[in-house]
Amino acid sequence: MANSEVAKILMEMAALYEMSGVLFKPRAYEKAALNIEAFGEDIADLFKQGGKDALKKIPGVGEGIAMHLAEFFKKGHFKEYDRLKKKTPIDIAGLTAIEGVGPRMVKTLWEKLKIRNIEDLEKAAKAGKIRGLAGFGEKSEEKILKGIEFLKESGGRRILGNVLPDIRRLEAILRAFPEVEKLEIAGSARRRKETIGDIDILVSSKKPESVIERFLALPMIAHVFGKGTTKTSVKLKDGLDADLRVIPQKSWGAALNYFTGSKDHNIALRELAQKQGWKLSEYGLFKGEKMIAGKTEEELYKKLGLRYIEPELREMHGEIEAARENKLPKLIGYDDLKGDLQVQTDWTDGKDSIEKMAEAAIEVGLQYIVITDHTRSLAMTGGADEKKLLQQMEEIEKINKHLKNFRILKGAEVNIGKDGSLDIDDETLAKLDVVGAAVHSHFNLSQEEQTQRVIRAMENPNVDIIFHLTGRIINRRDAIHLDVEKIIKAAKRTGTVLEIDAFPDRLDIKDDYIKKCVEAGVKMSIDSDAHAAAHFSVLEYGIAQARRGWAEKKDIINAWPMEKMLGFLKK
DNA sequence: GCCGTTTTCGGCCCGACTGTTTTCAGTCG
Repeated sequence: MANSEVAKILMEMAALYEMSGVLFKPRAYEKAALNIEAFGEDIADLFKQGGKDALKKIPGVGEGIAMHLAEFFKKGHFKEYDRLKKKTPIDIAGLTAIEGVGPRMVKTLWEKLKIRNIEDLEKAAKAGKIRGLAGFGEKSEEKILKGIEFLKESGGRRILGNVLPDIRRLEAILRAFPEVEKLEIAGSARRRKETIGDIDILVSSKKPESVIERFLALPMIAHVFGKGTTKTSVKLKDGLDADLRVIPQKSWGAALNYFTGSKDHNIALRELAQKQGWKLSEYGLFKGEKMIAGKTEEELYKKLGLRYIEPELREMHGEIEAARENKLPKLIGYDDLKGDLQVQTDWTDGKDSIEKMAEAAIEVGLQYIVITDHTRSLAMTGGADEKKLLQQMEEIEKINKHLKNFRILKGAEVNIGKDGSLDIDDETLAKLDVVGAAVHSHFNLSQEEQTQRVIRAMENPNVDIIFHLTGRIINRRDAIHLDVEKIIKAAKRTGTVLEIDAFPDRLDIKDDYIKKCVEAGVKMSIDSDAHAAAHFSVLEYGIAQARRGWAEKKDIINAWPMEKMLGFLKK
């Protein structure tokens, strides 16, 4: 039972309570659901080990919800949920996923028309039955049908690295509008989340209506959801939704803060303001009628008694407390990488030659790379055996002679077998500068077997780094089952580095594991996993991932000069 | 239902926009 499934059930309960007009419970259940979803450990395990009281250490989970969950883990279901579902046997998550449809509307639709799911709703809307309901009209009916249509074709959240280049192009177009004073892409894109649900664009201007008119005239706008004097909401032709908000320049900091989120982070800031008797909105921080901060984000945080919090940290993972106590990390910077420890070439499944990859690395400002082609058990990639690796080492030596101020290091991405054995002999591995090991098969072993397998690989004195530890591919393949606490302990004990694979659909390991590594003193690397010269650009997403995991330069070995990095690896 | 450098009881973020209304509830972020 994954955390996300538990979260889904609590979310559903929140909506069901909301429907019946219960006060405050919805927010409480929602909050608990979000915190459970973001919780680093498996909460079913947490319950197994520490019982109901252990569950209460999750923020937002108190006596009541812990009791329900305890019952749930013991019996597979729990009374309160059963009762709510029996009373209202509807697909509330599905229905409220439709843009513009919320719990109260669902309640009316259920009570008046016995609508249980999207199919019922679509039928009723097409039959013109909605418009007759009190509070509904023809337009509501159209909006519902449009919402259902969009829901059917939308692919859910998009991978940041796949859309950020397009977002930046859109950004450049808007920046050129004559009425635009300042512009920033806010929202989850600014926080550099792994995936984003929509684009939030913030603009300051003295002529908000002109900005909105000009924006809505762009050829990439597919549909306009809504349009006001300061805000418009649209669907772009590529399927992404975008919100544009225009505010006066004096509110810039408060608005940028508000539109960057996360929502929970904002709420926490507003509560801080409230405690001082102030009010915080996107227009500024106010003491009565008087604005006391909000022109810049820095000023806003300062007034609230906090250090400036980088967008990547605004997830309610302890950043408010850290900012208050001046204990925020000095995050690794986007220009801090000196090397890249995982690079594939045309010796296996990469597209470009060793030289070409080196040239591209020099181009983006790196000082060294490690060539890490696949090894023999990955036959489909033309994986190298010992002989081929030795040949490649010679080739690398030759190329190095022609390079100034740059080094190509010898490495491999060795395959970890089902039992944790490696497919290259130790003698050959010992000759390499950097050895990465990775799981590429047997994704379905038990947590116990999977954990043991990886730990055995870490115990090999030649293995320096575990590449893309969990093997997940975002939106496509789940992570393998691992006891991450045990893995981190083993990494510490054996001096093994854990990689942050920067490829946009991997971003493996994820941010809470990174934070655990930082806390445990386990070192990491940020690697492109480049399979072509153009791929070094993805390092940006790996750095973002590291920043979201609170990592500093000292935690990332390829942010160090080459000699220091090599000195840290196992001998 | 949760939570506490204002509280173990009494609070619980704030504002824009829409549609259907004659003043506002519902939804969204």
